[in-house]
Amino acid sequence: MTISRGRPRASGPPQSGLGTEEDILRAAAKLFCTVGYGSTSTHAIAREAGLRQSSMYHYFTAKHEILLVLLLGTLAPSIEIAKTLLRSTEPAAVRLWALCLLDVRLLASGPVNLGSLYLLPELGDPNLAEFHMRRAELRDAYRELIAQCDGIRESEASRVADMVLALVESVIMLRRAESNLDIADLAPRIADAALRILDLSPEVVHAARTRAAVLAETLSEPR
Amino acid sequence: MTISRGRPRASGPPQSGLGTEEDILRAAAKLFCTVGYGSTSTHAIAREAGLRQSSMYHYFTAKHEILLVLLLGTLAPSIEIAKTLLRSTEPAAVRLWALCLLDVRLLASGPVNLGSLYLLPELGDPNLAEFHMRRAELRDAYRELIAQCDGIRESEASRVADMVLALVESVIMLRRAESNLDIADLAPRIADAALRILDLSPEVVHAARTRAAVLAETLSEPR
DNA sequence: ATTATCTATAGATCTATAGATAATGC
DNA sequence: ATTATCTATAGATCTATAGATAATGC
Repeated sequence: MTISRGRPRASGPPQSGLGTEEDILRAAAKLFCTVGYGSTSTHAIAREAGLRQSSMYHYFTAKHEILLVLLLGTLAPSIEIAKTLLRSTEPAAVRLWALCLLDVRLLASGPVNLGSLYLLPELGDPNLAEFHMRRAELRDAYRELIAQCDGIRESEASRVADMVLALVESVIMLRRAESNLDIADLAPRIADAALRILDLSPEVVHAARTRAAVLAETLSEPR
Repeated sequence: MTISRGRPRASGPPQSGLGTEEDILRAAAKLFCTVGYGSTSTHAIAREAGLRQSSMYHYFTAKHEILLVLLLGTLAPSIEIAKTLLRSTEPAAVRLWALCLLDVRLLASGPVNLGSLYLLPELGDPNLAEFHMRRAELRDAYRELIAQCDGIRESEASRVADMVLALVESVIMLRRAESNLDIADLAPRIADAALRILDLSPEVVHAARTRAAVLAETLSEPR
């Protein structure tokens, strides 16, 4: 517990115990996801975080930097899992199933529906180029894994990857529609459906699921 | 060709030939979908539409009314198709397949990705309550059709409806990822996948597809 | 001295309204 | 007279910066 440095907040000491930067990020995440980026003022973020509007500029140089940090932070665990799975020696279908499952779980977890950030039209902002590069890495990992599956032509791997990603990310809209999802039930269903998009036989899908379930747990526990 | 009434535009006569209200709606649709609602100023809409900012208030009382009109207009054809299919006497699985196909096609059509409007966080605005009511009608039609399928328990129809809708609407994200979708290939795949979510056997799905394809064409041609 | 906050504010918007104006219609 | 536009602007933001202030650290 570091005791407070600097001038105290006008609104009394922060009670989150997470540090001001994290307070700001959480406040912004909530508002960007529920109200929108352009419709959220820096003033509103500050109010939600418990400090004054201008004080946020001690931590972020501009509003779009808050969004960028949130996007990169949301993407990072997915990319890490994807790269780990790319290095694994399990069959590709098994690894793909595990990746879908874990990504769906990530999108379903946490108190706010952070995946909503991926749906913001404001993502076209050139200031967010770094996010798009990292996101392309994730998409490439999916493509790579899909290309390694039996019966997939290299030429169609890209399009299939987009479909699989869209399916995985449909959990974002599901979570909006129904706040208390049964994710333990839903996640494997989506992973199954992803493999079916590749036109793998039910037997292969079933085998992949059985083996991937174990793999997924080893990957989700350590962290 | 009605000749222009009222004071001429400063920027010269409109060349769209669609009427000013339609010009405004198209400009707003494009900007809301690509830049976001809160990040699009009324000034930007007016510039895109070819008239002055304040002139838009001759047609719309407020910015949110433009969004509302766009949302209702985008939703209307889906609801109409859904209600028509609810009245049909075809087997439920066949009608559901046709509904998914036609909805995907609607979302994939038109020069702008209008479905993006459904993803705007600003949809929580209370001024858009009418949209949410209409949207609930569409969801109910899906639920109803799903409940009529064999082997579906009434209690799970709602959750399944949300999943099917999310799958259908994943075409919005696909279209963002890849602007030139092969929709003729994709739409039936999504409709298939929707039926598989209901855990219908491959045979039932196949039969539904065969019969629904005809049904879908009769519904999409007249209009 | 360093740090994290604050107050104050410049300057740039942004939405919506008021009222003038330039067409056509009668 | 009616209509669709315009110009002008009020009043409310909104973002980001400047500089003061109230803590702790040395």
